[in-house]
Amino acid sequence: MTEVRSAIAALLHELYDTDIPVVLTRPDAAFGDFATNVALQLAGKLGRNPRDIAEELATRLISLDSVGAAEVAGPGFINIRLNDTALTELARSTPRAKDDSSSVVIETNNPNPFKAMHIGHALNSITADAIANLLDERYGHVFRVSYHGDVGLHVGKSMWALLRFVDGDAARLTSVPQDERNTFMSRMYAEGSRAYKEDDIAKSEIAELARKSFTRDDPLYAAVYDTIFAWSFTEIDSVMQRLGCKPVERRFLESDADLRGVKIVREHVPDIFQESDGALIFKGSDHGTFDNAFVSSNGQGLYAARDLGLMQLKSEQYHPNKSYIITAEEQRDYFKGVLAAAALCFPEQKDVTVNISTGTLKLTTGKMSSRDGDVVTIEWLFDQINEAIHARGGKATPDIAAGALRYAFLRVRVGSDIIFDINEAVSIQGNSGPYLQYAHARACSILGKATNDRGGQESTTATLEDGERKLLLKISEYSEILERATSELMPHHICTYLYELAQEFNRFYEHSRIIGDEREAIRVGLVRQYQETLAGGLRVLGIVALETM
RNA sequence: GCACCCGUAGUUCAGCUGGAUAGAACGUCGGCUUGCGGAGCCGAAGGUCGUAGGUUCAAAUCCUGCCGGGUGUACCA
Repeated sequence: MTEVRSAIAALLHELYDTDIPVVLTRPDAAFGDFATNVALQLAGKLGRNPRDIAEELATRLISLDSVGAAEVAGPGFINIRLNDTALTELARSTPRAKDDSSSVVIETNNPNPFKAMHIGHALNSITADAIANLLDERYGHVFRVSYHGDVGLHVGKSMWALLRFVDGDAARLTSVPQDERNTFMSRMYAEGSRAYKEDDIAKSEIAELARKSFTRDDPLYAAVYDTIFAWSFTEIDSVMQRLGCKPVERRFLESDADLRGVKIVREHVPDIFQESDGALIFKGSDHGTFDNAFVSSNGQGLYAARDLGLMQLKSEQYHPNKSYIITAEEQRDYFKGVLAAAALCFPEQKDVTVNISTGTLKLTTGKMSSRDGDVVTIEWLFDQINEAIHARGGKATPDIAAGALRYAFLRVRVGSDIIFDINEAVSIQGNSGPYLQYAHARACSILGKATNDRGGQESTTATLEDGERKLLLKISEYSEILERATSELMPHHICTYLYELAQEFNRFYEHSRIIGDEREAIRVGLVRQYQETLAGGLRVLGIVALETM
C-alpha cells in the first residue's frame, strides 16, 4: 500500500509536475481495495477532465507488480485492487516502531478519598486507560498517574459526620463491615454536605475541620482520617482492577502539590497573577476563559494552584514530551485557564500539557452527581451487567462484565456525551464487548482443533477465494486503524474496526468450512491472523481476549 | 448575558483532514439445524444528516445566521 501510494506520487510528479499528498481510502468492497481521488483534486488545477487524468494514471498503475486492477469510476475515482500476494503481505505488515527515548505522562482524574465513587469515575478511568494503551504504541515510556483530593472542604464535610459517628472513639469504625464501607463513606459525606448547606454552626465547624486536613495534628482526627483514607484507596484500587485498568505508576495527592503551587503563584505576582479582593487571581478572561482564583483571600492554595504545583511535580519526576490530563468536560474551561497560566509560569514547557475531556455521562433518568450523595455506584452497574448476562444464559465472569462496560464507554468518540441507557450498555450481543470476546473464543476453539496450523505462512502463493479475500482485506486494515487511533488518541476507531472485523470473520465462518476442508491450510492461517489481530485490538482497549467462555 | 460543546433511522452511536447509493447495533417483521461454539449468520421496513443561506465541479463534513439541548462563568474540587 505504501508502495502504491509512493508510485502514485511519483506518477503525479512525472506526468503533472505536482506533489499533492496522495490519500488512499478504503472504499466499499465492491469498488476495490483502495481508492484515491487525486484525479478529482487535480482536475481543477490542470483545467482538465478528471476522468481523463484518472485514466492516464490507471493505465500506468496496472503495470505495477502489486496491482491486480486499477479502474476509473464515478466522477474520477481510481479504484485499485491489489493482487493476492501483495494483499497477503500487506496484512502481515506490523505497526511502526515506537520511539524509545520519548516519554509521556497521563493523569486520570481519579476519585477523591472520603467521597463515593460513581460511574463517572469509571468513564474517566477507562477512557484514560485506553488512551494510555494507545500512547504505549508510540511512546517509549508511558507513566500512568492519578491525582486525588486528600485535603480541603470535602474532607471537612466527611470528617464532620465521621467525628460525630465515632463520638470520641476511632475504634468505633471497626463496627462498619468491610462490604459496607463504600456506602458508609458516601453516607458520611452526604451528611456533612447537607449540614454544611443547612446549618450555619455546622458550616463553621466544617470549615475548621477542612483546615485541619492539612495539619492533622489532633490524634482523634488523625486516627479517623487515616482509617478512612486507607479504606478509600483499598476501594479505589479494587474498583480500578475490576474495571480492567492498569495500575498507576504513582499516586499524587493534593497535599503534595499545595505548597509548591502557592509558591509558584506568589512568585508571579503581579506579572501573571493579580491580587483581587485579597485573593490571587489569574485573568483567564484574557485567554478565552474565565478569571479564576488560585490562592484564596485567607492565603490558602486553591485547586488551580495545586494543579500548577502538580504540573511541576510531574515535570520534575518524568520530564515528559507530552502530558495528558483526562477530565470531565465540566472542567474544560477551568483547565484552559490553568494551562494558560502554566504556559506563562513555565514557558519552556509550553504545549506539553494537554487536557482531554470526556463527555458527560447521563443516565436516561438524568445526570448523576456525587454532591448530594445520590450516586450511581459502579457496584450497581456491575450487578446490572451480571444480571443481563445471566438472563441470556451466559456465564457472568468478571472479564466479560468488564469487557461489556469498557466497550460501552469506548465505542463512543472521546468527548461526546454518553447517554447511559442501562439496557443498551449491558447488551452482550451485537456491537458489544462480549460479541468480540465471543468471536475471539470461537477463533481459538477452531485453532485448537486444527491439525494444519503453520501460522499463516501457507497463503502466500495460493489464490484466494472471495470470502477469504474479504477477511484478509479487513485484517490488512488494522495497522491503518491503529495509526489513526493513536495519532488522534481516539480509541473508538479501534472499537468500530474490531466489530467490523469480527463481523467479517463471522460471515466467513458461516460460509466456509475450515477444519477438514481441502483449503484448511489456507483458512487456518487466516483464522490465526484474524485471531491475532483481534487479540491485539482488544489488548489496546483493555478488554480480555478470552480463549473460552 | 457571555464563552465553549452538541443536534445523523423509533433508540444508542459511527461517518466530520470535503468526494461515489449516509453505515452499524438495539428494537420491529421474516428466514438459517446434518459443518469446526446460534453470545452467531442472512434479509426487510425505517433518514428532507435541526433549520435557512454561503463557499465548491462536489457539503452530514467547511463558513454564517436562526432554532433546540448541554456545560462553564474566581476564593468548592
